[in-house]
Amino acid sequence: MEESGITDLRERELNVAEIARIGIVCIMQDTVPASLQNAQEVALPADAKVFEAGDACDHFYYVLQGTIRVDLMTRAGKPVTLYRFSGGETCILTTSCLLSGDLYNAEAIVEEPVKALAIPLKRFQSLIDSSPDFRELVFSSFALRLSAMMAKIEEVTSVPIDQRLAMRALELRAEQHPIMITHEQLAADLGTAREVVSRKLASWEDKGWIKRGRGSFSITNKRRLQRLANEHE
Amino acid sequence: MEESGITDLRERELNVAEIARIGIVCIMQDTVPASLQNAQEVALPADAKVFEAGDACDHFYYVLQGTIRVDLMTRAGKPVTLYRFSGGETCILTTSCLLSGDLYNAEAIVEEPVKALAIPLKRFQSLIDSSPDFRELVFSSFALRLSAMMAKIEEVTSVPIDQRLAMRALELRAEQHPIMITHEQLAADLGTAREVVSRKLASWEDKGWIKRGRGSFSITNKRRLQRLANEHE
DNA sequence: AACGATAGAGTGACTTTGTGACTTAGTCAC
DNA sequence: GTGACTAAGTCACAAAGTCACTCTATCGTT
Repeated sequence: MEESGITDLRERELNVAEIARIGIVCIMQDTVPASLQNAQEVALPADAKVFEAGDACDHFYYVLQGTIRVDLMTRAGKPVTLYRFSGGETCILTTSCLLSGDLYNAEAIVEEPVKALAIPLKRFQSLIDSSPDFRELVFSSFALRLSAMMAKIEEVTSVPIDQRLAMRALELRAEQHPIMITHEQLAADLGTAREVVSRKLASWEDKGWIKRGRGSFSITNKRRLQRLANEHE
Repeated sequence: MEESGITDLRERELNVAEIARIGIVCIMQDTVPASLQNAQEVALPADAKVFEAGDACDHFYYVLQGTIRVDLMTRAGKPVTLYRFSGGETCILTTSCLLSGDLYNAEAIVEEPVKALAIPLKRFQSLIDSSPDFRELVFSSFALRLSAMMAKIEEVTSVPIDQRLAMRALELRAEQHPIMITHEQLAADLGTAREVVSRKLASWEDKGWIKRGRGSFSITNKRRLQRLANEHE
């Protein structure tokens, strides 16, 4: 579905850091925090790998537009999606690695083409020390993601998957319709098995709530899904 | 992942406490003329509630000794234990609330009697702005807990409960033996149901791996449990 | 000592999820 | 059109979770 240039990128395993080193465009955006002006702007196509487990972390990223998904590979060999971040957000795992000096232990994939500001480690450190604005940005991103993680733990351990699947489907519907996503990816999002997703979607189609396609589905009875998604409060 | 930290602390509890105290004093002296009396030392007995959902957050805590457990109430009405922290550590949820101004959304219970330093919000903010050491403390604590959360999500979504139960049992054994804990608490630790824990423990007793008591159990075949805990890598 | 009250645990029947081991059906690249 | 994928379906079975109890040590009272 994508052009050959993207394939080339993937084959060469370019990551944001490398791209930052190679081609640098410097753009001032007035919506961007003052502390980030003069940062290098980088662009990444859909499906590009931003980093993967084992990579060293040498740049901080502030996403201007697009979406990045962070997946953790489970010991069972299946990925779980930990979180996504997009315009105006930062990658908390990157922040964490920059601060601790650890290697990445998860991988990040571009879902929607990304423009981001890249800040080298050295500059990151000096910004942390010198700019209250920048600290505020980093800290608030930390706090936000942390509570999202807690919410995820709560969800995974206490909400039945059909309810979680309904919630996720409605989230996706808000972004695009019909919804373009595979059962596999939905399963990773929810931390469950593909078969489970397949079964639920099949039963929803039987009930006339959705219409399935290959790598996609569309919601035909939003009301019922919302009811399911909001069960018990 | 964090059991080694706990073990280390227990081995050299006094030293760490001492170091922590000196560290904090240094920070205070460097940055705040007013010095030590602003960081009040507080003591809390076992089972004390440090905070609960809905509380406002007005102090930062640095634990010198003891252990605190943070539980999140699920919408199903059962608590899940998010994490524990002890000597030399800080409560990341507190940090997060202090930074964002949000109310607590979880509760914290003292498990082993605690001594901690309490720093009021105002001072916390000025320390963040003025002390690189203090920032380092806060940030590294953030990074540590974040990766623990990620590990927890990975575990919950991909490791069978009997394996997780074995891991937890061995962790507990390193601290005390026989292990004093209810099935209920074990279930909260693992994010599962009490019945499930009861059944596993019953089957382990049948196999002669453990000996159960009321509110406690002891491991009689550590080797087998370790084998179970380490299955698949 | 006898009494509840209660916390902690046990049990059986049942449902929901997850696994393993396939098969089938679109799609793409030659 | 033929492989080679990738996405999805299926089925049987195992693991985990739920519901609705019951049982029983233990503690505080009278």
